[in-house]
Amino acid sequence: MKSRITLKELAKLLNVSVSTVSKALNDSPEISPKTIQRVKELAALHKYRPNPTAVNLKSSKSGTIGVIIPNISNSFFASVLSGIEAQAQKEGLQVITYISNESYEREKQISELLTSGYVDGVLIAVAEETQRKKDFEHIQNIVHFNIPVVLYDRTDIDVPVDKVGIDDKKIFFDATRLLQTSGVKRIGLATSIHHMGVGKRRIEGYKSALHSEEDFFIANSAKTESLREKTEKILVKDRVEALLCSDFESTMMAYRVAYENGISIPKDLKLIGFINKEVAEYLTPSITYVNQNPEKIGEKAMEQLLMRIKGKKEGKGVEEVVSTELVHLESTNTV
Amino acid sequence: MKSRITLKELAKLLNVSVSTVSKALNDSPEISPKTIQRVKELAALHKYRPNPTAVNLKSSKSGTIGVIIPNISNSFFASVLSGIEAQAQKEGLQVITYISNESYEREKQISELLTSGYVDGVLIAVAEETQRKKDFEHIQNIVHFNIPVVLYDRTDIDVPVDKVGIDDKKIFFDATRLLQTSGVKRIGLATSIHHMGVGKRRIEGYKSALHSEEDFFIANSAKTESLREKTEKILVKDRVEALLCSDFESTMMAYRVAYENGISIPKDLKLIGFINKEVAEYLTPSITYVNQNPEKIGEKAMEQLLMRIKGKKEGKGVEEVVSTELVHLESTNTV
DNA sequence: CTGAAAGCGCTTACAG
DNA sequence: CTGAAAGCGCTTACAG
Repeated sequence: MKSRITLKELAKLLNVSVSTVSKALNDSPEISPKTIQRVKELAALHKYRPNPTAVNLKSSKSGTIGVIIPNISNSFFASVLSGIEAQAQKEGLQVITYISNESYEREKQISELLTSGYVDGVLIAVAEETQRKKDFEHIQNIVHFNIPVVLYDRTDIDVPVDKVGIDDKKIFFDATRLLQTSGVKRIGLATSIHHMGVGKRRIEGYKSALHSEEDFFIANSAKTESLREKTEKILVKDRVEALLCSDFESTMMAYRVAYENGISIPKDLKLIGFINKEVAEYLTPSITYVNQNPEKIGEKAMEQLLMRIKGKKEGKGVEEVVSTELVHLESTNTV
Repeated sequence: MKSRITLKELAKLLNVSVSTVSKALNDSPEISPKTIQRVKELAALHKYRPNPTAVNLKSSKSGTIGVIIPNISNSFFASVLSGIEAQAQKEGLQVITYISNESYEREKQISELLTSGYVDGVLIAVAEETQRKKDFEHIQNIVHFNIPVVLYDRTDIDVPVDKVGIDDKKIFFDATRLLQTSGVKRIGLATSIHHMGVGKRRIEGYKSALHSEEDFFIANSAKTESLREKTEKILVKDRVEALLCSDFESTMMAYRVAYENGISIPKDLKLIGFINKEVAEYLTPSITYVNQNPEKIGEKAMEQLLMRIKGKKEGKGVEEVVSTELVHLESTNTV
């Protein structure tokens, strides 16, 4: 059982003062090259590492950033975290992960905690419940404590901070246009996130590409059984020829409901979904999907945060849009 | 822009000493009830929170645990993290997440970092590369620094610490027996993790349930294209009637290859996979899968770690086995 | 070039 | 019951 050697012990072994050791290790010009060398050699020998807690206390920094994730089982957020972690690692920052489970109360607790000085900055995708309540005071509160905040993915939130998201509206506008161009007439949309900002914007994109309300076919529900019924209705009764799905659940549901009702994809139904590559490619048929570049969203959010932490950027928040792409697979083969 | 009030400032406002404030806030019997009340009221008014860094420095604790995750895009690990986080939250501990991306070098770097005192304990699922190399010195090293370590999921590692995993061998033994009992003769296995401990044990379970080597049909490759070819071979050429898949990729691959070759599930082929509920249920047909209880693995691992951190358990490491269950869906309908 | 001192924000043994 | 002092492990302005 070893325990890390301290500056004090190092100083004693070298017969110099603690200040000298500290300065030597930090390559201070005040210290003679000889001493620097002696100190560094012994430090290396004993594998000296400064105690991060002590350094943090001195510097009033934590060397840590906090990430609030609504739901880690959503592979999108898992990938975002991956991007964040990779970027943090480059900067030598630690990432503390908090999972809100889409709960407003939990998110508030976490925010409260974060103001006591655990972290130098925070990345947040607000919980579903929070978006519904439209209560962002706890986030404002973090900002008041001078802790930089960047919102990722769920960005249409009325708080003046940096944001990193995707162009939800354009994606579904373009997708709808694409289908129209190839002659598809009856285009529907399925969603289980219609009450969320990103969900709303996707619906907007779809609607604005269509000509009139008569053309809208929407299956929307956050409840599995209700979503199933509504999806079945627009597939079987309304006989839509193409369906845009705005999230993982609605995509899988449409895929499944089509199968159960003997609707052949892509012959009878073109399908475009929001789903991760690893699943999309193996479905039968494989499903055309929107690649949201989640790692990139994480990286960009981290970059924004770093600029604020380092004070390289000041003034009001900006919103950054990460580019996305439609990956064409079998479910839109004839398009 | 506020900044947290300190003990010192509180003391000045109250005209008492810093020690008195500190003791009052910690309900010390040394302090008079009156003073305690006065102090607490002002503290509440100013929303005083002790600076965690200072507290940590004093106590030589970090109030933080580290989690090394090989690959967060694997929904299994995402769910484990969820279980860990929930448990940590109850204890008021922060969770620092590190992603090794299955890399030995990265895992070593992280381990090195962890010995400098960032965390009070570590949960590790070792990287694939590390398992291959069988080099666990960096993990031993963490233990030497008196930092408790618990290995989760990937547990057949020769390091004497606590471990939390599942009974991989039994799962596939039982699954094979189940198929045999219902009259299935030609049973195969597909895997992309045959070089990993958990993968090996699953293969062992399968083999030990069979009668002779002649009965083995194994498609094993970590490379997508090669796995596809091998899976195709045992499905089409060897005409296995049932297939056990030991991981997400091999499950999806088998599902897809069956489709491409007009093999009907479950009529011509029974399929049992390791895959998450969210995907399994929506496949067409839905796929019978092993529920590994990932959240539970995370919770248990965290519990083990806590016992060590709090010194409630001493002595050599024990291995805990989390129960699993086979969830029967359409892909084994007639079984 | 080296070292003593102060201080980051706390806690706690000790004195009064 | 209250407070001064020491100390956790560092860094840095200041003195010599």
